[in-house]
Amino acid sequence: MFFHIDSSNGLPIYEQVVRQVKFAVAAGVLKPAEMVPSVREVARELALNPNTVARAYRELQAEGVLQPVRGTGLQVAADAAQRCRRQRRDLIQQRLGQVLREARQSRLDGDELRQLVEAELKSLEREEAKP
Amino acid sequence: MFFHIDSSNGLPIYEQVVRQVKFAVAAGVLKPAEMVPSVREVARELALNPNTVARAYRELQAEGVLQPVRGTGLQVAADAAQRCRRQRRDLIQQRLGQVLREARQSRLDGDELRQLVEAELKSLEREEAKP
Amino acid sequence: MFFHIDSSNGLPIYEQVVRQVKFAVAAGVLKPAEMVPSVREVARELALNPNTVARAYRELQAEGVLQPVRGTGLQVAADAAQRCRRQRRDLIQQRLGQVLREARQSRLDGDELRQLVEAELKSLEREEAKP
Amino acid sequence: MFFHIDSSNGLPIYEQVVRQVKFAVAAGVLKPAEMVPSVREVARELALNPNTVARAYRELQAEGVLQPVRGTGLQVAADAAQRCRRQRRDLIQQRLGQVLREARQSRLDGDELRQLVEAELKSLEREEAKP
DNA sequence: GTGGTCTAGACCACC
DNA sequence: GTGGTCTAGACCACG
Repeated sequence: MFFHIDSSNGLPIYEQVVRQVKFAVAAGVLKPAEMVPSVREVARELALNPNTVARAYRELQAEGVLQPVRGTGLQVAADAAQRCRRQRRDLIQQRLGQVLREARQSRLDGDELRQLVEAELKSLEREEAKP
Repeated sequence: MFFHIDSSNGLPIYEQVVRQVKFAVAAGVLKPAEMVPSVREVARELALNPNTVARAYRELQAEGVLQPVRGTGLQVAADAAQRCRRQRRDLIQQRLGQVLREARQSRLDGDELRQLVEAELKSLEREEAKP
Repeated sequence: MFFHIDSSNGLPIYEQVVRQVKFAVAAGVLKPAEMVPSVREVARELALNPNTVARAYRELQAEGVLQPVRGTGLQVAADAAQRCRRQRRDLIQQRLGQVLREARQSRLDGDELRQLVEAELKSLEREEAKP
Repeated sequence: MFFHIDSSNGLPIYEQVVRQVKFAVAAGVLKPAEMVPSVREVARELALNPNTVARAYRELQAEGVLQPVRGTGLQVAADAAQRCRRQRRDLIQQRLGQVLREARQSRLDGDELRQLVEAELKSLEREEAKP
């Protein structure tokens, strides 16, 4: 299974499931037309309430990432990959904008911000390099 | 008055008040030893329930930003300014880290991220220039 | 249930709840990862307003003694026991210091104080022995 | 003047005034039949609201420590000294009892408590020795 | 006038 | 079911 839940990092659990499915689709781990594991299976595997998983799948259907196959389950939609990639990018851009806006309000100037960003990127790259 | 409530952007009202007080202190708009407007005054001005404002003020006391003057009101603590500035900076750094981490997970590489940051900063600077 | 409220010995009710939870944790009656009784349950049992109990629980969260499990309730934090024991001890030491300081100001000398302490301890031990 | 106010150590200001008068009487700094400084004078000297000082004096009259002299002011009552000494001692005994009781509830045994008391007394004596 | 506590009851998101 | 937020209104101690 490609999910893992960080029970209480503040994000609702169903939202974590939604994001991880989208991420798996965007990254090609879940391919178009592939069947997604059943609500019960996911719930058992992650020790979640089935309602919670069902809600996540419901949202993914509403957004067109998953689509029902009668009597069988849910499959990844044909155009889901590009949709998810675009969503992901927009989300990041929007959140980045928010953070930077707040930062400006607190009197950090552009260069200080660039330095902070550089420092964080470097530290992330180090994290990814070894572990 | 230096507050304004954006009811509702998702953030609880009391939390918006907390942040705006901290910001005002960090920016020097509220100086140490200065009295903060009374619970009732803020409540009237912003059309809030006094309890909501009181809760915000209570949290600010718990964090040592405000301190009571018996029978008189609440005062900005002597060391509040530096405390608020540091908090603000830590908050931004942490949130920036989160966003960048998510961005990396979605396969954006460092250079794309730098470009995004640049674009956002430019757009913010334009916003601040004229409006 | 392990709470009881002494309405009213001057201490706010929410504070009494806070202390009793901390005490139960320090004494091992409430163990890490155990769920604490729900706000509504405590409120019903003690005939309090749920808001009052909620406030107590909120403070306990802020201090890291309790942590939320989404949609399920509140749980004793992993490191809460040691934290509560240390707090308790510090509190007692501080209050003891206060009383002794006042006693000195009122011209009681060290030996008189020792006698007083002995007398009180003996009387407490008698209380604990039988009833 | 023999008072000093520790504005916001938590104790109400009027109560601090009451205690300091009682202490001065118990210690013989204020002698029976001596006139006490007027409300206005104390208020000016300590930068307090006259209402606050008046309230303190009212309580001291109610307890028989001060008594009015028509058209002149307030004087220390004849039997005030012994009364204040006894009160002071009872107060300390009662508070000591409280602290020790709480300490026992938190599982500290008698010997640990005696050690704590010793340590605090030693530290107080050191404080008094030099400064 | 100030803040602090408490009650009552409504509505929300989450599981 | 859970906790969280908010409103409304009462009462208290303090200055």
